[in-house]
Amino acid sequence: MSTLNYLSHRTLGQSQYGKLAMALRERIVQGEWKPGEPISSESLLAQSYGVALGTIRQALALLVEDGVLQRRHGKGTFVSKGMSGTPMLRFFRFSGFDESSEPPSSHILSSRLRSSSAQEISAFGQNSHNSPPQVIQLERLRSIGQVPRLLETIVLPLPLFGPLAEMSTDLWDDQLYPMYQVRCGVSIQHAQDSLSFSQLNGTQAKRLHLASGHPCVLVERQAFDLAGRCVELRTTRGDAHSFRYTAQVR
Amino acid sequence: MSTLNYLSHRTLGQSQYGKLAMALRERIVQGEWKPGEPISSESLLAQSYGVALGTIRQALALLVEDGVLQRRHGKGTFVSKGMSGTPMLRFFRFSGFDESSEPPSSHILSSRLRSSSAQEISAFGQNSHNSPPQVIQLERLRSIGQVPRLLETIVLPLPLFGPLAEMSTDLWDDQLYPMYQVRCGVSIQHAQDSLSFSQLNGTQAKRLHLASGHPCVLVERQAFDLAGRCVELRTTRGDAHSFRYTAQVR
DNA sequence: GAGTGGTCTAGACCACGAC
DNA sequence: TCGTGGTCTAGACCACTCT
Repeated sequence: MSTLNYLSHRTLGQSQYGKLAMALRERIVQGEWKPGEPISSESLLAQSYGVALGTIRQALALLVEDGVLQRRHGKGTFVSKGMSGTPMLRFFRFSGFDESSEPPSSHILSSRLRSSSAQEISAFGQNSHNSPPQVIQLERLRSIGQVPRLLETIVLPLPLFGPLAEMSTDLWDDQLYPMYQVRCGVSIQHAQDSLSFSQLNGTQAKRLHLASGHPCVLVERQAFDLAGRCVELRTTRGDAHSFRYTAQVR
Repeated sequence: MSTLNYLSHRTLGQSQYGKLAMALRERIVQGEWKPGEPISSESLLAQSYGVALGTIRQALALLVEDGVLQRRHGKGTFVSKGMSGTPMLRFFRFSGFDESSEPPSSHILSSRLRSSSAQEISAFGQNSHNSPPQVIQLERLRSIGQVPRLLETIVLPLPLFGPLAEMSTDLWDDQLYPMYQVRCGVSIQHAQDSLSFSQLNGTQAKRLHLASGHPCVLVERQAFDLAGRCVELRTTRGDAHSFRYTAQVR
């Protein structure tokens, strides 16, 4: 499975290129090279670390596989800008929407601050030594061509997302992940989505213009930044009849 | 995502290692090395093709990424045995079942021969020059601890699966893919599953001991052999409330 | 033309597995 | 001990991108 190597979490202290990959990853996480920027060239890196070109290339290959780096022939090796677009829609097929059509619009229904639940403290790795850790909780509705399609609950840890707590929700962008990057310096690198089946309660149904009890698909997402920290919890609900997902099995 | 390179379908005539990978893949498809067997060693291959070791290694890496080969340090490089186990269950979480418990049992409810639909002819690439191409269609129920859980419709093309057409369904194994290999020489290498939401009709509901109209998840699978041919179409239905699937997003 | 990553070579030595 | 794949070296030349 090309499933993932999270280098920092694995026993890659074995080989030289594994150690190099960890070292380079650390330099990226520390912000020495920012998302979208090129890192040093292979030859420079090889020289500065005192190893052969092929060894550096193996290290870079690991980071490319992890999605941290992207290589462009003739240009350089770049730090990935992270997830963008509207990846949540990959789970649904709504009539009147395809890849080429206008992107969905989004509307923040509510926003508030509250104390973290135990589960959130655990997921976010918040330290509760001093004061009880806080989170921002949002309700968000995403529409395609004026029709409400997805209802989301989003939880963001403080103080990391402090800049957003003070912003009027009218000013929030339609796309959250690029906004996280710009406002908070948080680059979402990957996510884990857990899908299950449920039914809409009365409030949820009203938001989506469906009947109470209508079948829905529930997507529970954990999103992670460059350093591998979980920095967003999100639950998304959409009409089960619009659900369509394709998976490659091997 | 490490999404897939199907070498034979891509423009890999460019590099030497791409061509080598195609050549090796062809030798495997032709049966020179069978699933589970080791291929020649790297050094032998490099020698016989007159290239450097590193070049052969790049070619092998492509085939490993495609799931055709598996490398074992100190032992050799082996032709993959293909998919096995019970991959369909990865979409469901049934109470009383986990990875370590007993595998599900299966029961063939019916089996018949019929002419291919236009869609099946297209999927299987059957040639209808001479006689109308035939398929085997099965209904199959999979149970966990005496409780029926999954209802499947399976379509297999003739003449490829001819040996199965003449077997009593009592003799069919619980695991189909290993049986395809043994009886028909067909090695299932990968599959594409398309998931959607539906509701059980009366007949289906009765089989699964659920109410008519009960929500279900529908899995439509196309399974492919070593040569990349589609050789099985399968639709699986299971209780939507037991549906649970986790996907990595990048 | 200069700089980047991509391909390829011809070696060396290491780590694992089987005998 | 031997054969396997895994790591690493120190080069060469090619292909792409920008100026």
